[in-house]
Amino acid sequence: MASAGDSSVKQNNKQRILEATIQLMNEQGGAVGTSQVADHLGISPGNLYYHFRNREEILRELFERLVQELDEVLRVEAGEPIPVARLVACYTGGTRVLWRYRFFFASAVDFIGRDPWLAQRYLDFSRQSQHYMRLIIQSAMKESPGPVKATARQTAHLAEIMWVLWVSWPRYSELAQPGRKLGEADIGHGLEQIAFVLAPYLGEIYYKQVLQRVHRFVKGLEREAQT
Amino acid sequence: MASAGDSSVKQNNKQRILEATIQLMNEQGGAVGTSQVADHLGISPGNLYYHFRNREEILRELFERLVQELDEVLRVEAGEPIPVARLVACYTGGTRVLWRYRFFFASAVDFIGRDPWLAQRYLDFSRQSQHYMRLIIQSAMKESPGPVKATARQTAHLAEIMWVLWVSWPRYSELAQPGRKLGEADIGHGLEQIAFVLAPYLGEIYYKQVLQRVHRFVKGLEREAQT
DNA sequence: GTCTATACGCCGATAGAC
DNA sequence: GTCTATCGGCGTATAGAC
Repeated sequence: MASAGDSSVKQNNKQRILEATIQLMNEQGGAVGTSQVADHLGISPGNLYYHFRNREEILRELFERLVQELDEVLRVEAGEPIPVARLVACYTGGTRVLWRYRFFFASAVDFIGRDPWLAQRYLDFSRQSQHYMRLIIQSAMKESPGPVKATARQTAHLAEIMWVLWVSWPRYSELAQPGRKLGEADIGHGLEQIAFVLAPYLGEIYYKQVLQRVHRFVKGLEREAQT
Repeated sequence: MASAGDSSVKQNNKQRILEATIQLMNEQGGAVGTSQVADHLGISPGNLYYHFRNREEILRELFERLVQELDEVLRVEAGEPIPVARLVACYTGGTRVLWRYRFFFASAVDFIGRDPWLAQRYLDFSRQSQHYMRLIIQSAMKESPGPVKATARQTAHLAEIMWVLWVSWPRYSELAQPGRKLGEADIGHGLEQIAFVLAPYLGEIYYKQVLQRVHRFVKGLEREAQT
């Protein structure tokens, strides 16, 4: 325990730098610099540059985290049956991740414009996520066909639309509520809106169930926030 | 004509600065600076600062243009009947404007975070636009009720969803097609996707008509591009 | 691992000549 | 209206002591 404890303490600043970057960029936008991060943590610029070669490397590492965390939540196999509970778990879990890294989507154009490597990785990420979403939507519609039937092509459209909404909603919420601190209510509203796109393709009962579980998730967030 | 000609020539650089800013920010992102704009035009920094007090003022002026141009296209009266042609005109015309000023939405968080005045104006703008969209959607659905019926509340949801998609799509297209030059095909695809959200609430014939006209609009863009 | 000190460059902005 | 010259500030990144 002594050696494990030691090494984790030693590497502590690296994690703190990553966390601080997330926090500051979520609050102030993607233009936050290395000096601001260092200042905020009360460490020296030199210290920060001991842990990371440059600013780009911080962003890349944060992006890899985002990718992995979302993949863990969204990963489904083709043909795998997806009950309501699972559908909503993907959905709310994904929202958690996208909310946590919302700064990234807000500044994606800037980040990607300066780092071709990131551009390619982001593209793969976007495609993979939409692939999962198609599978999930397909399964949900099979389980409960709604008043409107969807072809495979339309399923692809739905997945793309929902993906764009999903990653855009945090930023939109921030702009729609300037100054105010954002929280559970906004997340919940976004979740409902995105689910609404799917509504005509799901049965009414199924859709109600989804909304109910989403609502329960939002309540859970509130409880967490009070802790 | 001489005096009018003179003054317009004198003020030419001001317009050129605004146009260059739009172009550069669309190409390189919202972080483009005053010096880059001046360089690109082959004029001096001092010249630029003769026409604008500071960088902020350029952005404000561009924003006001955006607001006005979109308002001209989208303005409808409550209760005004809206035939398909008009619906599609709002829609394609709006897309033109949003595409032209796409840099603004891509960097809205940054811009707004540094300029409270802009934050408030953007909020008004967003609300007003969604208001128009509600009226338009309502009218369209009245004219041709689809397989799913929408309540007033749902109409508001639809308007918000479509607004978010509308302003987010240009940026999404850019990220989805890195490097490639974007054009009519991408605009057309976005238009179809956003219309798709509305599909269940419109009659099939009406929806087909919309798609047809959208398609015609895209063809028109291609013809323009060749000129 | 962490610090201090420092170099370099870019951008926003102003002063003053033409 | 336009230019040249210049200042100050901030952000990235490195060198070298502790």
